[in-house]
Amino acid sequence: MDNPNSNLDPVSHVDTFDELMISSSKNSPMKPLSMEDIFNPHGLKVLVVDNNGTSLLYLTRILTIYHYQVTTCSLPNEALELIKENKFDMVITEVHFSPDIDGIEFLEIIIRETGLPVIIVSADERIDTIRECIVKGACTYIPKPAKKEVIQFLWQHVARARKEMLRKKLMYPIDQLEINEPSLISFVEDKEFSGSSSSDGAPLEDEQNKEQPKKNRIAWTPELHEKFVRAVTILGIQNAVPKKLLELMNVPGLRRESVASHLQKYRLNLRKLSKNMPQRFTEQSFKTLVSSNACSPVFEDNNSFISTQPITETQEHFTVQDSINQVSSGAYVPYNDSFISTPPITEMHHPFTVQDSSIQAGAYRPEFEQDNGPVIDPNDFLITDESLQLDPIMLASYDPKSQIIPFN
DNA sequence: ATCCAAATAT
DNA sequence: CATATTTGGA
Repeated sequence: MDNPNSNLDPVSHVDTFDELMISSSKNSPMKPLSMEDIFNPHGLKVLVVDNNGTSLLYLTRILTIYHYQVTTCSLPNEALELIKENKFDMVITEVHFSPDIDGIEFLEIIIRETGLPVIIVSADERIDTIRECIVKGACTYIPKPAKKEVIQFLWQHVARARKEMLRKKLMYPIDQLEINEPSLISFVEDKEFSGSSSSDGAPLEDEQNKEQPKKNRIAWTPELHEKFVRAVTILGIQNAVPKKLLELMNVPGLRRESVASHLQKYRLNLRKLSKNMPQRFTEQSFKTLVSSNACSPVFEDNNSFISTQPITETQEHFTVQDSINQVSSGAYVPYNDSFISTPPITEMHHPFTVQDSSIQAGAYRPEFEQDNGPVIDPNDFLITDESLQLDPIMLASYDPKSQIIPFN
């Protein structure tokens, strides 16, 4: 159960995420929630807004099948209230409401105030409407009736949004992290003044008591590890080497060897977690991938390693088409020894004309198009049959932020 | 004995 | 710097 927290503030939204993500109840040594807790699509909270009762019912029914947790609402104003009072993960909405309410404005408000992923499901298939919604920041635009195969994978928009949020967070200057590393500090002190120094100033205060009367080993506390992860994020895992990491982390007394050791362990974990995934990007592996439903970024242990892990419902009969849909919705796909996360791209097999579906493809337009007066040519985002060949590199190229997690 | 994080050796 | 091996604590 979540509580009401003024959610209309983008900043507090991030804070909320922080809270979930990194624990840090400074006083109580609480364990960070696992990514699994956070990313489990089962129970993902979706707000569905539509004037049309039938649509509402239809969407609810399908969403429920896939274990989304649905809240419905028929008017934007009510919706805004609901959003204020609850924490949703995603909003699905029409753009047209009875007479006088402007759905586009509604969309803008949600995006601006909450940053939540918004999916438009509408009977309006006019290209201008679609373009406007996408430009205003909707994740995607789905014509009615939305097929269940499309709805099934909508959670990936949430996953992506969260991943981006995490990434942003990790990009903050490392020094901003105010953390106490009792173990480390006392270790350093010990080393420098191995004598009976304790009497002097700086009584080393606080809780070195906890679990520290051990050896001269540094402890990779969650805080220290976060610093480490931030450094890795900034450098990019590819270029993350002990020396640079050490520099970036800027932790007094931390030794390069320690960082190296930790890096080794970190990579080991990444690798281990990748093991389950198929190595090659074949049709068959795709079936396996999809049927094992391995698609979501997951934090493993308390140490917050990013990986992928099965999350959706297992289905018995998967077709190649299903696989394509999966990727189309933005999946974490294997590529040689790495994984590449693809941004969600919209379903391409719905009843749109060829031209219109290019707009659909544009649903995942690059971020930088967003702000300035958008001059977006739908053709820029055309997805051809050729591009449907599911070439991972091609897919990744759609997302400037796509990240490659090295397998080794 | 077993497992794992961290240190140390190559 | 990466990787393999050892150490030492639960």
